[in-house]
Amino acid sequence: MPRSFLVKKPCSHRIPNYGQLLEAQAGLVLSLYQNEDTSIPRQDITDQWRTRAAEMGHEDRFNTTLLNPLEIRMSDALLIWPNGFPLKDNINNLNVPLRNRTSDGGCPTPGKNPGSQGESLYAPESVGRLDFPKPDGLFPGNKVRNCRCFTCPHCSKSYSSLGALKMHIRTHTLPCACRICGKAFSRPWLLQGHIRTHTGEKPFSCYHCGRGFADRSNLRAHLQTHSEVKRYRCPGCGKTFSRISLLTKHRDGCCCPLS
DNA sequence: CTGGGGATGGGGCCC
DNA sequence: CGGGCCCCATCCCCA
Repeated sequence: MPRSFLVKKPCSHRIPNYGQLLEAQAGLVLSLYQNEDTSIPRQDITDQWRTRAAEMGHEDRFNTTLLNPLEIRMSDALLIWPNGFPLKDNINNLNVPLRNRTSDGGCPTPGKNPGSQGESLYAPESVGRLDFPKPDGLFPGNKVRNCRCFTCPHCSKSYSSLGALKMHIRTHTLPCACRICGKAFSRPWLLQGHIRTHTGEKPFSCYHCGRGFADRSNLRAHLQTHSEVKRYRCPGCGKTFSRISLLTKHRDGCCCPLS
């Protein structure tokens, strides 16, 4: 008999409107975002940005010297400058030295700069990346700019590679949506697991009892129930538990509290 | 209250 | 570099 909790309560807060999110976050970059899988020549960037700056009333502040003679994938630009490319006077107003780095060469946690006249720039990361990166991902002519620190504009988490940052940003944009219920996920395999909740598919079977599971992790947890000695042992009393959460509950109690 | 199953999130690794 | 997968963790809910 199916357990009633299979009819889960709606979790609307977990279903993002990522289209809206993208529009809100992308800002100036959005107008070029349709070219995300291509490289855009510098002149095209310059022209489009001049147009876009004019549309937003910033034409007099637009300075083409900020646009290096390099190309950049728009998807990368969106990650680095989610609120748009920094305009010249924004950069000047940031007033954060490039050498303002952590002792290990990393980048400090970004924040909104009070001197940026309300513009949503991410400092000091954006300051360290005023130049477009070369195709090899390195920044030209400045060792400080070679600093591998990519910070999520949504939550300020930092990663050592752009790939890792892109992976993380998917947890905000949730690009994989279920065709059946519309729920969105960060990765395709998460969506696959979710779809099994609709189809009832259970490809993972317990070799002890034959019970099927839709998720390998849940099968692994289930296998613990067949074991005499559970995986997680209380160092205080020696009692074992199938899950770390159960051990934690146990130690949170009066028996063997955490020291 | 405890134990267990379902569902999901997220970092890391491998190809 | 990106996709797929693994593993761990966590939350929710029910028996």
